[in-house]
Amino acid sequence: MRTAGRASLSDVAALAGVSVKTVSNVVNHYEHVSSAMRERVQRALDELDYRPNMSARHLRGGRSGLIALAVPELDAPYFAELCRHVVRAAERRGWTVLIDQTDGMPERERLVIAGIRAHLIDGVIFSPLASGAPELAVRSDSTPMVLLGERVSGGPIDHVGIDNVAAARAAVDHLLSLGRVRVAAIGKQQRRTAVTARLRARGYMSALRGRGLASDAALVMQVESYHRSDGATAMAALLALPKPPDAVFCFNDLLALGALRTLLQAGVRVPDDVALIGFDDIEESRYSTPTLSTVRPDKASIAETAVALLAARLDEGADTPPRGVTEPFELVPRETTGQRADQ
Amino acid sequence: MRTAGRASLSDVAALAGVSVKTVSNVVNHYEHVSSAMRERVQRALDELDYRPNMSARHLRGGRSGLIALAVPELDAPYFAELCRHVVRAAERRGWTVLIDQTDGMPERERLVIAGIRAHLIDGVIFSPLASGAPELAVRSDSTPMVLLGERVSGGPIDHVGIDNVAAARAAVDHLLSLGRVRVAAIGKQQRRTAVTARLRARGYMSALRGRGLASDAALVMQVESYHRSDGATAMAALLALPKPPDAVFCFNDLLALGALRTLLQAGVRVPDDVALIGFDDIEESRYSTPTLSTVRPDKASIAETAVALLAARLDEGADTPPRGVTEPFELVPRETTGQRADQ
DNA sequence: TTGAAAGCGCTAACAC
DNA sequence: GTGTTAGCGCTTTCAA
Repeated sequence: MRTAGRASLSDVAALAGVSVKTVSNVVNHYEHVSSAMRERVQRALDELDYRPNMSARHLRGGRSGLIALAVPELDAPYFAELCRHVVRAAERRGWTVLIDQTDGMPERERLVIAGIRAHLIDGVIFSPLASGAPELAVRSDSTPMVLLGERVSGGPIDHVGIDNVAAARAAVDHLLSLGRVRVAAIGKQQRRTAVTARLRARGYMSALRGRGLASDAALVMQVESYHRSDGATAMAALLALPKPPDAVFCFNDLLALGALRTLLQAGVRVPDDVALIGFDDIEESRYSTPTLSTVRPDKASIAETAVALLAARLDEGADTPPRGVTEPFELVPRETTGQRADQ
Repeated sequence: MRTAGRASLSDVAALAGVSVKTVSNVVNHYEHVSSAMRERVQRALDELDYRPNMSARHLRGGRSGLIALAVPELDAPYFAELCRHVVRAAERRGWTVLIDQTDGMPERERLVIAGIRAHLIDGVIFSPLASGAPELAVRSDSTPMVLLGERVSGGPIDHVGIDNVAAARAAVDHLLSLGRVRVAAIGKQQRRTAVTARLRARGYMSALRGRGLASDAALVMQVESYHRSDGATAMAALLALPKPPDAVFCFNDLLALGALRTLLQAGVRVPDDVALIGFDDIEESRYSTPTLSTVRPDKASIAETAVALLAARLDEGADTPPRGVTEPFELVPRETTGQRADQ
């Protein structure tokens, strides 16, 4: 066999003794080709191991078949799991996913918004951390974008997310339903752009209010980021309080798993002394001891919807108004809130 | 501002009143351009918000600036962490990473080997699960490939890995040094292509032999895959043995964390009754209770080397002999083997 | 039903 | 130092 994958349409055409157009017709399954001709061309295609040159196709046709997934960190389990689903969903539509890792850095996110990959990707699915409405509103690049998370008023940007207030309220209400009265929260953020944190904090407050409980500012812990280490540190601070909490709502599972480590190491019994609930339902939460109660957003749906929105936007252009989809969530009680059965 | 990112070189040239070549020179930082001209062109570039068309560039120059990372699962923490490093390493060389997720399925891996992305990517970093030497040897596609894992004799394929036998031996010897005498292993695989599993099993045997211990086939557990659930199931079987082990070496951290869950749930004390060690040093292992002892391959080095090998191969072509790089590993003792201090 | 030719945006070779 | 032109591989008119 010759050097594989290096043959062009005209090479194939030459071998088959036909025109380039005819080969192209066969490759693209154009209907009006005689079966004799189709067979003859196919033989030549096989012999030369022809593969279409995607760049040429893109240059001509305008679509690359590539979409970007721009997330803070690929190795944060939530994003890793989401990425898996996005890759699969994209695949079903013939798209390939390339990765932009922002680390939540403003400058990196700015590049994503500015369309650093214009002319390479057909669209981008973006999970911002350091960017909010102002940054997104001034976007001049016209590459279709789907936002993961909260709606950004202004720009014509589609988005998909969940009802964070309701989900957080459900989590905290679950803790309260166990009879806990000093419920702490870990995950508050200072940054203007931390919309999700703000909504979850609001859900937390709302649940307390719903049961007629006063909120205690000392029980609301601020964190730098959403890693296990942040949760561990915040939990240590809570334990050092004159009156420590009897339950903790963490704004994601990673924070909760870090908090759990601190609790167990300090000899605190979970859930007997302190109940715990997280957010995201990453796989890891099913295997900690005790297993972690959490809130489960439907990641597969989120991914599928994001890709679908991109596809729709690509078909319709920028004229139709921006769409927003709210995906469902589910409360998942496990051992850290006293559940017995495995899940 | 006009529709952003839609201007071509000739648009810019027209606006600036110069030739296409001159604009190209400025864009590509060609030296011999008068600074007056450079400034004039730059103004036009800015005004039209010019972005180079990557596909055109690729079509012309032959390189796409894209590499593929083909791994079984993005959401397995080891691969998620590795992917993070690969994206960063690629970025430093001006490459963008696209993801192929094989799920370890033979057919999907076959496509990767056959070069499903020929003419799109400059190279591919491939972590095979279901493919071995025979599958790789018949590879006809000429896209540079770097294999993650063991060497495949035959094909001119570069690879980067670690000394799995030595690493496994170190892990098991660590268990033996604690005075354990019935050391089990979880992670053996039936599949012909499971080279890594075979090497780790060999290291396990070698460590036993090194201390003059006989191996017990009943203590070597086979698993379907390397997830937490497999580890949990295998551990349950080990506990059901007439003479359960007093230590367990798991072929990766996920298996170990699943095993840990089973042990703790069964009321077995870790490490007092059963010591445990894993492999990979995923972040999660630092936060389980007790924290998980493990073997740490240098993922950042592995990623950097893989990308560097790709770059070198791209420069040299297929003529130079295939290279293999063995990256270092490190034993990381933690609480599951009686370590006190935090790590 | 098949062929010829133009052109997508870019770079490299060559001219001025 | 700057301009002209050919051509990368493909699809899309338009002709035959």
